[in-house]
Amino acid sequence: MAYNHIDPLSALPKYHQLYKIFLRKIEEGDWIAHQLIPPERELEVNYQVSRTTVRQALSLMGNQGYLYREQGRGTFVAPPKLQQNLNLIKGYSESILERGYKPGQKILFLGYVEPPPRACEQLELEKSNREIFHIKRLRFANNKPIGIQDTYLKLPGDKYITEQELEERGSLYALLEETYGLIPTEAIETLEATLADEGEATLLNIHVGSPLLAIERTVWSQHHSVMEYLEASYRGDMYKYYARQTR
Amino acid sequence: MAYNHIDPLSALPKYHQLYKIFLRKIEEGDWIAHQLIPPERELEVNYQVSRTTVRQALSLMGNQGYLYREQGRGTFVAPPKLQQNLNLIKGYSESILERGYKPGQKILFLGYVEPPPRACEQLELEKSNREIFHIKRLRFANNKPIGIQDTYLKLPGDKYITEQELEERGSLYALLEETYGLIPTEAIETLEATLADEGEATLLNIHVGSPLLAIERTVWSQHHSVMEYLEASYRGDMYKYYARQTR
DNA sequence: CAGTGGTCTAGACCACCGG
DNA sequence: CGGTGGTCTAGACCACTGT
Repeated sequence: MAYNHIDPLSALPKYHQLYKIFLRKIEEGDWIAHQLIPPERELEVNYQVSRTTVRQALSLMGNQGYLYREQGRGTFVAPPKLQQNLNLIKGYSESILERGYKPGQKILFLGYVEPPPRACEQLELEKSNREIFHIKRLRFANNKPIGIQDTYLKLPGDKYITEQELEERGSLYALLEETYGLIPTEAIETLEATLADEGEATLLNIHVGSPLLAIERTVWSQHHSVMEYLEASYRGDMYKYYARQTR
Repeated sequence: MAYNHIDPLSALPKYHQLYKIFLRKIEEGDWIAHQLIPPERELEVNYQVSRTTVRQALSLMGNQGYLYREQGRGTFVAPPKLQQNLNLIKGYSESILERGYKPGQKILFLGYVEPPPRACEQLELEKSNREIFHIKRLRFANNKPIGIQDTYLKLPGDKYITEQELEERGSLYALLEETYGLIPTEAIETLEATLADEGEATLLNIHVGSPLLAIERTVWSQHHSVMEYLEASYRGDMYKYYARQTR
């Protein structure tokens, strides 16, 4: 891979190679917070690409919060935040790994069911009696139960996911992408605070009435059709949710 | 303003005028969900701009979730979501208004205080004994108490906000922008589920042990320095949080 | 004033999709 | 194969910043 120069023959577009070079500069402390980076016209010459291409790479950096630009002054390195890649769709395993814990799961149910009304609505199902693939899982972090997930999937055809497949991968999204070519592309989540009922308390090994973070998520695939509806409840004392907002 | 053509003399950049024209097409139902819109090379001619400019406008639309593009096929209208402008920084008043309720507030405290450690940390305050401007407010929607907010502000100089100023505007962010030229540009929020203690229960008119959505927010200004640290607790049964994620 | 990022052009070639 | 979006170029002028 490109370390410090652009490979014109690479399959990766030049602006993307440049983006990775810039990322590296920041990661390795070559560029530090609030530092002025070289002007576009200098980068253009340094890397032997057009200014448009440089700007495309810089825009990518800017959108993701790594750089900020000031007209007439220059482009600067943004101070590091808690996490730079917030608001990217991630599955449970990935987000738990990112936080430095060991993800785990116990499958409680798996198979076709009659969808509950809320799932019908979000999955845009026509007939209310149509069946949908449902997985109920208990989720762990470092072997401690953290949350309960109920996911409803719109699988192409009337496909089936086996317990073994899911156990092997661990990650549902990885499985969906490899097996069906389904890529989660957009998601909308709503969050609420609730209290654990008896069933949830037992599963999560907490008292009835403990606080839970209830998350509802609808996911669209790369074809912009709904692919998943998820309801989850996480232990209030063990799960935090992060989001980034811009103007 | 531009209705259906580009004004080359406008102060607004062409790509932005085009963006607004496209938005309008969707809002007015001229372009509907999953519909194929004209190819870039046709728009280029229709609006008498270069393809680069058309693409700049289309990218804007795409980033905000209004359009999606498929190589070799075309550009399509994205189906409408719950809210299109999620993940934009908004103050309490604005977000409550968006949901169709009447925002309100009761100021409980206002003035300089010694910041708590968590606020010190987030606001990057050097000396722990330095004073910071603090506002504690009870927040309402349709005259019902919804949440409690504790905000800590890094005001330029040792400025002061009066109760009257805040009451008049209602919106803190509007006040900060008008008075000090401070524009919230980036924010990171963390969410947790907690239980109401006695103080919170009394203020919010709920029982001790009711679920609360606890939100912590750090806000950066257009100069990319921290301007605000906010801790808030909202009634779990009356407040929902929305977020959008992309790939 | 010189230097920066912001906007815009006209044109080129590529990768991918569908008929 | 023609048509689509994706990438890239070389160059131009503007708006804003600091000196």
